[in-house]
Amino acid sequence: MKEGPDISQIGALIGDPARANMLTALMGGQALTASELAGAAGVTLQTASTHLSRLEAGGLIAQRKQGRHRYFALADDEVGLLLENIMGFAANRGLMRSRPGPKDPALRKARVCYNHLAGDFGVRMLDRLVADGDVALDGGEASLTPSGEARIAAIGIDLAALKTQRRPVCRTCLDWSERRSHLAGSLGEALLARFIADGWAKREKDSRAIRFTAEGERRFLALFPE
Amino acid sequence: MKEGPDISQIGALIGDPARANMLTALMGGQALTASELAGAAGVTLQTASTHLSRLEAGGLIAQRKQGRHRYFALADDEVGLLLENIMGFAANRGLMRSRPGPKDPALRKARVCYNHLAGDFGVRMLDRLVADGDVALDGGEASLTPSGEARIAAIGIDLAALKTQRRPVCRTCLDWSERRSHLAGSLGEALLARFIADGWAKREKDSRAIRFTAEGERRFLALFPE
DNA sequence: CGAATGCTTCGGCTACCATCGAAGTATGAA
DNA sequence: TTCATACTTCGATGGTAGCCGAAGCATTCG
Repeated sequence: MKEGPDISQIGALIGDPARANMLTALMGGQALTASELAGAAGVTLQTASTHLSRLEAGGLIAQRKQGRHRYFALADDEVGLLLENIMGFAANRGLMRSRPGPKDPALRKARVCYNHLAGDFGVRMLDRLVADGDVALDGGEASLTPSGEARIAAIGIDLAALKTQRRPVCRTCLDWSERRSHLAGSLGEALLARFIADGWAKREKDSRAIRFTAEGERRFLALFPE
Repeated sequence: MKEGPDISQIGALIGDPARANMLTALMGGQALTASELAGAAGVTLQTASTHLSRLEAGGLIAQRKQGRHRYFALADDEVGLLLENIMGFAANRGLMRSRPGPKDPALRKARVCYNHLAGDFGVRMLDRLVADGDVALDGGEASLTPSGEARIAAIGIDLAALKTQRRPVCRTCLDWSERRSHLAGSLGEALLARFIADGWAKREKDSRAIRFTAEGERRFLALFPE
């Protein structure tokens, strides 16, 4: 009855703790196998398989067969943005899966948000780009200015390649720890990949945390000063 | 286990169709009684009462007793933003509560989003304000420039009063029909109230649609030309 | 080919929760 | 005070979905 979108199906998918844990694990950005996701959710393989079917039917995740493994990942950027958004809301209300532990500060400093950089570092990067007139924000959409294109090219990113994709190059994503936006989209993904490829930072295992090396942090802060 | 916010509780609250319908009804921005919400959800009064308790315990809605009535409303702006966000996601996936009917075009043109203007008109207003340099967007946050403050004052809104509140004056909210942002926050609320008080527009009963009078639409478009 | 690994499907169990009828509480009107 | 309205709480029911053991496919490896 009534008009408007139906939010209950999405809610039901996210509403189960096992599925929510799986989705949170996939926010790490890496494709995971059914076994790994079962472990992350704390359920057996059979149960996980059922959940994964439902998540896939609901369009939240996508699978890729590779040999005898089946890798699952979030279906697209939109799902990542949605989840980060709900996480922000939950974090504001103090709904945490555990008491803030030693890993929490690391998460707030720098973490991966599906496929791009989030946390203090992610927010700082976008702030700098906007302040320097390299990224223009317009009603929730973002775009690179000519000076921004030059800056990105100087970092060693092939913008032309990004533009050929159907995905938006620039997007903003609300950061749950900072309550401000950071850069998403294919450019956000490419930047994080660049930092990791250059050895500036590493993903921590079994966590969304990103650890910058001393040298990497120095360079990052030089590139995007406060 | 694990670190990070717990999204499953939010999802579970939204995941039930009856509760989702109630929340959607409350997106109309008006406080509703338990009976009205029961009707909107299509359940009996007792069932509705249980759902309302859970929504309140989860912090999504707040109640205000008034005589023998109990009025329920969304707890705060954040809830409205979250719901509109999820609606946008659901709409993109084609998850609608009914086949798009005659009301649908009206909803896309102008509707209330909890307490502010959304739809084509809402997006156009924010676009105009940003293009004219009256609203500055910065990493997901918005603020009025000096010229913007003058413009708003000219419309007849008491900015000083808005600033004394703890709520942010300017916010952006992702629009599900336009996939772009419109203006939320106390300013967004005040603007919509102004349009209605001036007789430019009316709320449609039992719908989120906003209907502009011919004269009101003329004036609105003059104030915020394409 | 067989054995092993990775995952899905089936069957049955259980627990939870949405639902409603009926009774209870609170506020307002007569 | 008595009745009516608005809502909540209690109790019982039924359906659904999460869960796991076991069996069934599929792929790879030796």
